[in-house]
Amino acid sequence: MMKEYRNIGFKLTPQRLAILDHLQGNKSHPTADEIYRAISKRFPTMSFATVYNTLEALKKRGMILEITIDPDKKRFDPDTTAHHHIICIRCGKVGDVPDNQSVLNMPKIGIRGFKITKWHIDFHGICKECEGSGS
Amino acid sequence: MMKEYRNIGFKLTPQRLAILDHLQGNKSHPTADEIYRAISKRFPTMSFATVYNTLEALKKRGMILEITIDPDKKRFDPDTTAHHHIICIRCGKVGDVPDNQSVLNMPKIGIRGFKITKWHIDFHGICKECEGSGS
DNA sequence: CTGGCTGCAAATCTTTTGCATCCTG
DNA sequence: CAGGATGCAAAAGATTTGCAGCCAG
Repeated sequence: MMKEYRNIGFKLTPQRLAILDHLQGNKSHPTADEIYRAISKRFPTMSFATVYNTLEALKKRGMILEITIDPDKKRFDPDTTAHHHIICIRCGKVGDVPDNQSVLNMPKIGIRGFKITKWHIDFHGICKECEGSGS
Repeated sequence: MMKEYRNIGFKLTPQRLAILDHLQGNKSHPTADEIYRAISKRFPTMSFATVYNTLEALKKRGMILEITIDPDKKRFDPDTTAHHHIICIRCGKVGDVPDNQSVLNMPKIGIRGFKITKWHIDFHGICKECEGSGS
């Protein structure tokens, strides 16, 4: 597994290991700032630049996805399998939506002269917690 | 038409008319900065604050949509009918994708405990111009 | 060893805000 | 007239960058 990274020209430093460890299985769709804060607790010398650099390096290599459902900041997802997202319009929490039933029967080519490479669905809704707690 | 706006508590100032005029039928999915720059040519006293305030007021009243396909900045769309978007992964241009065939047969309730209110598809691809001009 | 990575701080870019003044309805 | 809107400039956030020193491979 660490070999995987090395084979794609990704140097494994202690900082990067901490970031990878934090992202591993993380379903919270964290922002760069959330990742930085979570890690700096145990790793006080971590810097923003390293978090951003690492996220960018991972994104470039397809190891993580940058998701655009939140208009206010970039969020990252270590789950690179086909799936979509849902955001609560009250609290902003982001959840996963499986791509089962492969909802779309989209032509892979030809929409408005674009050659389509992929797509992603943003669902908007109200989560259980917010629904239960009134407006 | 101007009456429509007044009836929903939206005061029509010269600045707002210029913004509305610029957005009318605009298919470029402009950012706040693009709108500001386009208008300040002929309206030198226009300020960013007014552009942002107006976009926020229009969004709140459902007259325009804020689209999240571009991770770097907010883009706005005066077309509020059901449709989706496609962004060119090379040049960043954003196009419309009709919602015909109502591609999704999604349940309106029940995904991951969320009550779904709406959805939007981000398509990613390569536009005609970029495809033609090599890498 | 060496090129890529880190940490710091400053810079940049986008968006928001405070406030005195203005003007639409 | 009154309350909402404007313009300016400063503030606030998020993200990027320059660079000297460090360290994984």
